[in-house]
Amino acid sequence: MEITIKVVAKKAKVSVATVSRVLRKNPGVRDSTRKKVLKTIDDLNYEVNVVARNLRQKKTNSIGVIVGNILSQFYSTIAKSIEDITTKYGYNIILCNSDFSPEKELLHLKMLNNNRVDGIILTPTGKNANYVNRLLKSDMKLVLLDRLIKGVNCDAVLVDNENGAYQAVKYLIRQGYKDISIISGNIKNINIDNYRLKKLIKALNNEDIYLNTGIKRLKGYLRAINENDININYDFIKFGNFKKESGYKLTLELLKKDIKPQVIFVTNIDMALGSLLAIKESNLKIPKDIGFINFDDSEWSILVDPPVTTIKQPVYRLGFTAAEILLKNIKDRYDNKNIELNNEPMVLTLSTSFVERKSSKIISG
Amino acid sequence: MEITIKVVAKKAKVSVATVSRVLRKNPGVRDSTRKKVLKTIDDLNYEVNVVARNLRQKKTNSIGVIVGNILSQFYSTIAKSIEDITTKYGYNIILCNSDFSPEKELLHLKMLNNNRVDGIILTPTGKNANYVNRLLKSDMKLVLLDRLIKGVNCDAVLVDNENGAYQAVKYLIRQGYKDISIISGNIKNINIDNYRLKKLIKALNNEDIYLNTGIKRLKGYLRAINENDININYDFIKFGNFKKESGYKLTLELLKKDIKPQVIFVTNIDMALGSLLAIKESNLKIPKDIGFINFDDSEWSILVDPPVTTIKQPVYRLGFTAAEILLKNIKDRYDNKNIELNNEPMVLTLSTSFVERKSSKIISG
DNA sequence: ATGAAAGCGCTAACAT
DNA sequence: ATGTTAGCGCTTTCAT
Repeated sequence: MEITIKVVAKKAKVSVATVSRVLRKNPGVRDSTRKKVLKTIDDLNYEVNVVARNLRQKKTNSIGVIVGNILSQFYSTIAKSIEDITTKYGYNIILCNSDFSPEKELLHLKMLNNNRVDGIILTPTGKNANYVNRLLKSDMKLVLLDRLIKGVNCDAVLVDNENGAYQAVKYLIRQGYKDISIISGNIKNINIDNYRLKKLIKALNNEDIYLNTGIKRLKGYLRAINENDININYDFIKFGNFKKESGYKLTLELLKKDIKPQVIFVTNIDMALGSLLAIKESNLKIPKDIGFINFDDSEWSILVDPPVTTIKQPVYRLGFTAAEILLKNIKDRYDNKNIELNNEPMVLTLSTSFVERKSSKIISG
Repeated sequence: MEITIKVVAKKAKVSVATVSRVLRKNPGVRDSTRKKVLKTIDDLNYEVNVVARNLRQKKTNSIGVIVGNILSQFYSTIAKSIEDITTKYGYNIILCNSDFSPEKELLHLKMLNNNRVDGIILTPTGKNANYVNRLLKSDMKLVLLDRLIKGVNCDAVLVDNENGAYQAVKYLIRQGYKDISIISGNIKNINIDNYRLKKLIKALNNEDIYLNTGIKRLKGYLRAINENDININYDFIKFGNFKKESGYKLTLELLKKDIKPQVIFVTNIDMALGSLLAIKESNLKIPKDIGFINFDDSEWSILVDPPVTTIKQPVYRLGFTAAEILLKNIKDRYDNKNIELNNEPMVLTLSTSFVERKSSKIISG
């Protein structure tokens, strides 16, 4: 049988209300009474039933976190940064993997809402605008991470993917590179011909802010190329699915061409792994035979021969900032601070940093 | 105002019980009624309050997972494997990082218990035997992962660390290596002199099963050494704290010695990273100048020059198996199956696999 | 400072 | 097949 507040009250010869006051460290309790109650609690090994408390208080002290896939360094760092700060404030996190599937994302969102979490941090697939809007209208606190959702007006914390890519490619051009290949990425594998590629590139300026991570990086690449009057070689623009295998496959394709690129810019870490493997298997030396640069710094980037130049994302700060905003929003709700005040959602964009190493130096001769 | 089952009932002109039946897909509802209720639910955007349901059903459909640190590949893989299977059965997971601190672990255990999770999967620090026993006595379902707790009788899923290390070292000896160094690990950094090291080694056979991961691997190392009548060189036995920096520092120490080891066996991936960096900075070539082998396979092990021989843990299966056992235990409780039956806890030990690559081949001449 | 009692939103036993 | 109602364990308002 469960030991409830009632059992404690009876044993301590006080009312349940008094026990409840002691539990919540409510001041209006005589010291001797408090001690008596605490002793009883200890004797009985009583532990409060938070489920009941949550129901009564209409607050669960828990927040939901939906990430793409916790297996990747990017998302596990985000999860950790969120946990670090929320734990400090007494919140626990319910962690979900969307596996980049809109259907799974929707199920998780519903589950979190049904569990009445106090807030949600979501790295969105981009496909559940309707449901997310419904959540927002019902006053669920929500912060988007890394990506926006078209048609959703909501606080968000992003990375400046376009500028990160732009700076990297500009650096390559300054190094003297001309034939610069990009392995861009999209969650769903794009198999695109040159005609459609040109059309895509033309459309890149519309609805800018809702472009996804991979396309943003492509846009930065193109901006640097165009600014320097280099002709776009459409054969050097590839699309992977952000996974290792696609980086491997696409790199082999690039290396098979008659006109090879001088340098490859891979737009995330997993594809970079595959790409480096392909280069290694092709017996090419970096940077002598081919240059290399990739998005996402990693612990092993420095271990590769030679160490790899990367564009480093502020991953920890990304999650941390999102959590801070969420906690503030939650607090404001309980303080009734948000009445008709903050109509405009806050969208923060954090900068990347460029980590120059030896994989991207042109070797003359 | 929250839309409750009561509001739905009134609008649909049925009782709350009927709505509840529809929600739970209870069969005893006429089809026309069900449709009417579902329509109302949809019209009102009603979503069940799981907090209330949990209170009533004394079941939360959530399980707690406490890992050391989600940032490491090992623990994030475990978290993912648990999520994969529990999601399938309708459970959500509350994820906690102990950061290897017994105090944090205890707080998280209490939080999970207070939230009345249906079960807990714990990678224990080993220090909270009393509280864990209290949980078990109160019929909390709990499965230990990767380590046991002294004084706790509980289902567990382990890795055969000793044999993994034993096989690796035996392999090295067969390769012709004699001066084999080990960088062992312990969560708290051990600074140990030779006298205490000898004492520790002598004590290794007592209370075998409660030895922690690092010590188990050391034990396997020693067994292989002893079986082959190689003299133990106590200077070749080092203790790190499983983190990159200690691997780096200890490797530099080893390489500074007059008599250097021929090969270094590093007992986890993070220390291996540091160790490889130290070797690289010392301008030594693997395996010509020094051999290398480490516990934990990684995606980048194959990318290093040369690819690194590793002892691979069945990480995904570790978490998966623990989750399966936990779910079965939870199910059995609701089926009242465990009445005086399974007194003996189930302790599974999964085998490692040896991945031979080029970092551990002695080069003659 | 303490107690009595209502009620959070739901399920399940029982009644019809 | 559907409805009525007690009660899960707690907090909180209102008395005292």
